[in-house]
Amino acid sequence: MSSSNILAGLNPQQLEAVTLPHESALILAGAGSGKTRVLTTRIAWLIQTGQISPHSLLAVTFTNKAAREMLIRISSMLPINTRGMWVGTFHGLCNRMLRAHHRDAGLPQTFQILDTQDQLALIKRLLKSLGVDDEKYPPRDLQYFISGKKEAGQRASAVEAYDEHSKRLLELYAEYDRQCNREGVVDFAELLLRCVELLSRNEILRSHYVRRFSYVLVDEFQDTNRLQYHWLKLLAGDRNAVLAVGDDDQSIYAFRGASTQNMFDFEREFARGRVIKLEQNYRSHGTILDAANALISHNDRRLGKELWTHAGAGEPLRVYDAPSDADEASYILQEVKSLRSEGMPLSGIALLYRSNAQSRVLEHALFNAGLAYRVYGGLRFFERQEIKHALAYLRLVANPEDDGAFLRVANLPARGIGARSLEQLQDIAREQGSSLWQAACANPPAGKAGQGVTAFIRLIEGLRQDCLGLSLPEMVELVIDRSGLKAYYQADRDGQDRIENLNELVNAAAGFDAGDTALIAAEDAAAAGEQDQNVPAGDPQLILLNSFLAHAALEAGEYQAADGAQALQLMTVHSAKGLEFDAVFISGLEEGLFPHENSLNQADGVEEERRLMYVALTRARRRLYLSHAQTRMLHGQTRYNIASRFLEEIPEPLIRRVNTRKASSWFDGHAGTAVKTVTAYAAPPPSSPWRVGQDVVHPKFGAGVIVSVQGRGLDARVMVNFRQAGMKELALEYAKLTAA
DNA sequence: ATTAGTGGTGTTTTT
DNA sequence: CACCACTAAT
Repeated sequence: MSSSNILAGLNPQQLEAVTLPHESALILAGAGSGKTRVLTTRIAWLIQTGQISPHSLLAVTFTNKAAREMLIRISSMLPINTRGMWVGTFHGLCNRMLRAHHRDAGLPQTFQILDTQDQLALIKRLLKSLGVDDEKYPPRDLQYFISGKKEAGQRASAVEAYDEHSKRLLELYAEYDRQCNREGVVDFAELLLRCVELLSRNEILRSHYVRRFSYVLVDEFQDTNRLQYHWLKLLAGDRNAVLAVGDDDQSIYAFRGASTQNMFDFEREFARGRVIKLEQNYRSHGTILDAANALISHNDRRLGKELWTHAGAGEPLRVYDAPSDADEASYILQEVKSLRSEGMPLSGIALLYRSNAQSRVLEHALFNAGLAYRVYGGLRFFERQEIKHALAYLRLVANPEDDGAFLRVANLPARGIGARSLEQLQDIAREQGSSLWQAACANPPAGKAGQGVTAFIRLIEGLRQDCLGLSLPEMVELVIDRSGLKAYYQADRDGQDRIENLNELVNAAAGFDAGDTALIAAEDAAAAGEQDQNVPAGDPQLILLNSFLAHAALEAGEYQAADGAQALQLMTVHSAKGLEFDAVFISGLEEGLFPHENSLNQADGVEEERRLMYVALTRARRRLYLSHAQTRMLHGQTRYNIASRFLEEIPEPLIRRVNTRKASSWFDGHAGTAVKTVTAYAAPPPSSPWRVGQDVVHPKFGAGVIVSVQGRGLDARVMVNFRQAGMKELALEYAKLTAA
């Protein structure tokens, strides 16, 4: 195997980046310029030429998908085992470091990770127990505040407060951290902050890692926040070569603390002028790039970069001006069908939108047409309530001090532990400064509730005992079974899906490639010179369980059931970053939606939205559709939007307006659809399809007959006499009424 | 203690 | 419409 193999086909700039000497540099990599290829080839080249061993590099990405992709590509180029390599997301790698050095980091070995939901729940609980007025201090705001401070690297004690309000916020922040410590849980930002503090404080550890990672590579550098930048600096020390790859024009996470300032700082502090621009695009036709370049040129404060391609100009962008969101959807549907009949695979077509709520109309149209589609984002596997419940039991097995888990399942299924007794327990716990678990063990409430609590404690202790010696999937199965969760959902009329998901969780556990996480953790610790038996003789099983729980928190998404082979791809623009498709539809290009209204009063908000649009445009290889609707149903009411400014920022010659199609009916033959479509229109339809005496069917109430109709258009109501359920008054706008 | 039903409220993007 | 918090009824 010769190195020319790997390097073949790289353009001069890519080659330069791949074969850089041992020094830091910034790679400004435009969309579709072979960024990932450069990154992985560089790693392969460094290893193949014997400059480093696979273990002495650190590669950080932003998403799990990107990390996985990188490992796959590396192992396809080199015959090496990627096991144990430090390639992963910021959060994943920090988690790994904290597991290896949990003692130095001041964390229990079994510390659990709170996802955003869990964090919010904890905050609500905290505010309640402190008697804080949550009108004045909305939990969401506090959550945002805490995360923001942590991502800026600041503890509550390190921040100065000048007014009463922020003083109180800081107190609550401090109280929140105390509670997390008591429970042995960390939120996302805490993973980073803890790790940064650990490395800052512990010089021995820091120099170990600095010596180990002589090369550090960072993907999607424009998405890093200050804390992540700080972490990188600590690991870079003053001798390591850091290669940062990013594109300031694709920075779309400023709302979460990401700052392109990091790119400027990096250039000054690390790269010192060594900047390589990758501007040749291998993805899209010329017209698409022209449009993207023109659009993004409306932004100030760019590092400067322009995409070009050897590929031909290709087709113009198609712009469709729809009367309504439903019509927009049906136009898209029609075009998708025609693309498919031309032989384009469905999986190569993407429907993009700004916010998740917009997928509904599209899904509706696709579903009725019987077209296979797959929605990314939205409700993720590990975020489903039944999965959360099962995980809560598992968390209690791993760490009974986890109050969040305790509260979630203490009375699910019902054990006679009501809100009342839980409150009492919380009071006791607060007085004693203990966990709910301890409070419950020490003072089980009297009476019937006491029996429930005792039963719950016995259940968890029993599970703990019996999990020893079981494999991970066996543990999961045992917990689901014995906790009563399974029976609970079996008894539920429509709990069938939930049971299936629980079974899927067992499969996930079986397929969880923990294989060797326990071993790796031990190796990490040993390599860093942890002499004491930090990884205790005790329970490799517990460690395994912990890795699985961490995996569930850190990789909640991307674990959707069956990647459907031939399906249309629906997703937000955010989740489309990094992907490419033959044809892309960008829908909902309306003021207020895209750019989003909330962005308008934020500093640089519109610029971020424009970058988002830039990302969307550059996903397309060959064909690009842009559409907007004059009226749209949003949050239950009709809105009238004008076309997005972004449409005007694309030069007219690159566009073809395609509003020529026949005025197709809104009634797609489906009565249920008709109601929805009609209400989406500004003007009420000529006559309502509903009349007195008509036989109808309701999904919940069954068959019935309309006895009266009130009002018309948007807020029409009908009185229906159902055979089973009797008389009901229904709002046509929402009720899924079907003509019988 | 538990559940069903009501009404108010809010909704960008996600590791 | 979906989610929450609260209330009334069992």
